[in-house]
Amino acid sequence: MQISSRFTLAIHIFVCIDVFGKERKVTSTFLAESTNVNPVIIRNILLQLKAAGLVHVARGAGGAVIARPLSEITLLDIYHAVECVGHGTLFHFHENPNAGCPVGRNIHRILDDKLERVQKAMERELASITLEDVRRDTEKYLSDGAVAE
Amino acid sequence: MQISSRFTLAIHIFVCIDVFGKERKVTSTFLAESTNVNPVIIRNILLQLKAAGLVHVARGAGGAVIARPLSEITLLDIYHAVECVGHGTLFHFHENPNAGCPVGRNIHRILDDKLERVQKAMERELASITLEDVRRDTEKYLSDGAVAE
DNA sequence: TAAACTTGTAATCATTGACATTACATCACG
DNA sequence: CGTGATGTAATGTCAATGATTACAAGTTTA
Repeated sequence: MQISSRFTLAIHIFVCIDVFGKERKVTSTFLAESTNVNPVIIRNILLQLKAAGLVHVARGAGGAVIARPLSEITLLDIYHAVECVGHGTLFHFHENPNAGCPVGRNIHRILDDKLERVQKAMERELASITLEDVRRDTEKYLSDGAVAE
Repeated sequence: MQISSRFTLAIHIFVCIDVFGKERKVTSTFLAESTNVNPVIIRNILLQLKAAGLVHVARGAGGAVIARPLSEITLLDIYHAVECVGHGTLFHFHENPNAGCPVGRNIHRILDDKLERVQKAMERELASITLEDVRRDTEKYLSDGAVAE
């Protein structure tokens, strides 16, 4: 199973706000066009990012703005804001191992720390990448694109 | 979204084969009881582990055995064997970003390397844990369990 | 103030994948 | 040959994703 596209969508949203936010109002409709997903999906993601304190979204007035300096928002922040993952665990454990079997009774004790190590490794890498890193590459590719066109 | 329980199930299977394989024949029915999942699910996972060369399963005769020394099977081997993840990517990207938008046109170039870094970090950690590590902890907890009971 | 636009949110639907379950053909072995 | 095991297909259920429609409520502007 894969991690939901809400995560890449959320990053896409930040890039759009950063790139277009100075020229125009960045609305859910505009973001829906850039990402090619339904505006309601965008609004729900914006709500989650708002709840996490990563963006400001004004009702009525419209338009989303980024709430903190890009260097202070990591991909892990976004991941946590957007992933409504059950129990916060990356790995889905089979629910009812047989307590009557010595292995079934102990499998959680045996595996939990190892699964957590893996999850932490992933989260550490996510935390090491900031939106400032993303912005740098955005600039690079957008200027290339402008030349090419 | 979480990673399928097929992964933890597969590890559970290896632990069972290791613990019980000397005393009895480890069949899909036996494994189904220890894990508390349907025997057909177990058989399908065994088929994938077999295809990856990690276990031997005999048709008719029955019973599964581990094909390599425990120290030569990593959690990454098992993960790869069992995860039928689409395209081999951990993160699901929104499918059709708008090529008419400078951001939509470049979002893959901007993000792909970062997502890959994260996935690689996770895979590196999976690769650092072997079934020998799992066996060590299994012994520890199983003997504790025996005393406790 | 009225019209136009936007967000917040509920309700519904289609699709997909996980996992369960039944059934049965095939094979090995006592 | 009968018993028990695997290989595999077919079906069903359930949960999550994402699409879509609809509309109330708020802001801005003409």
